[in-house]
Amino acid sequence: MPEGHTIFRHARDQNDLFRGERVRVSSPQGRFAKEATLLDGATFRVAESRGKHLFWRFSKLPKPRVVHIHLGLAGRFRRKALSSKPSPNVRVRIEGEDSALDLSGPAICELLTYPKLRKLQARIGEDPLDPEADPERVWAALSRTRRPMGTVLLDQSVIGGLGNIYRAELLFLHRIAPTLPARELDRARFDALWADSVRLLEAGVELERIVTRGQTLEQLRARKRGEGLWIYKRARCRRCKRKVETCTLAGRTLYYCPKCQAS
DNA sequence: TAGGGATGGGTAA
DNA sequence: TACCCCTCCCTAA
Repeated sequence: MPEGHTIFRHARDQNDLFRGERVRVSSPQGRFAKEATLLDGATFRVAESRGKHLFWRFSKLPKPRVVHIHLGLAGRFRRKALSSKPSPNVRVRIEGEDSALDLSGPAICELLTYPKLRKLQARIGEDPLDPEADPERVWAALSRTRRPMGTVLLDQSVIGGLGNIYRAELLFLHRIAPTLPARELDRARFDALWADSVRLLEAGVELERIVTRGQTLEQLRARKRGEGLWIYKRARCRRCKRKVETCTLAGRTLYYCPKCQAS
């Protein structure tokens, strides 16, 4: 489930769980065992998200290091009771005073030095969930490329955090043809698109699922399961009832309505 | 019960 | 662009 809203939510929840606590860190699966030994017993300082990346900072480590996690497609966090036995494929278990958290199947779980962290963060684009995000940088990037909008929206070095569902839904909501060269998008449409990225990702954080049909949070919340999306994985367009088309852009299947998204 | 796709992305070519 | 990794979950048989 991991688009940016999921990662943001994990960071928030993990801060509630562990911030300021001394934690036990282990790697039942073994692939993070050496790193876990270094972290075990340290104080959990903060979890931060940026795009689809998650970072854990600790106090008083022998060497300054940050844990970098990327869930990829299969990665998952599960809250567990302290007394529970982790399943053998758990890459990292972290235990605080009251509860445990298990991470399984991440694409990335590593200890980074600060120079490497900075280098990585420089590659992550503006995150709509970050209050400091600068849409001017996104606008500038769009303005200088002919790459199609369907490609650019998934480019994590331009916007950090949008995944395949939000891509399809945002293009549909703003009636943007997936193949429209980014630099042909006018400023008013871009502003509306960015504002909606912020609004819908924020809603995703609160609702813990992606819902795009509705204006207010309450309208979005009221959508039943299976009713929350406009176009992603649908057979027919909810607006004009025509057959939904698919194409592959940025290596992933994009769903779109050729009639409603004509320009 | 086996197989394949998936809300991802790095790397090699 | 193709391939690979990681795990879960749904579908088809």
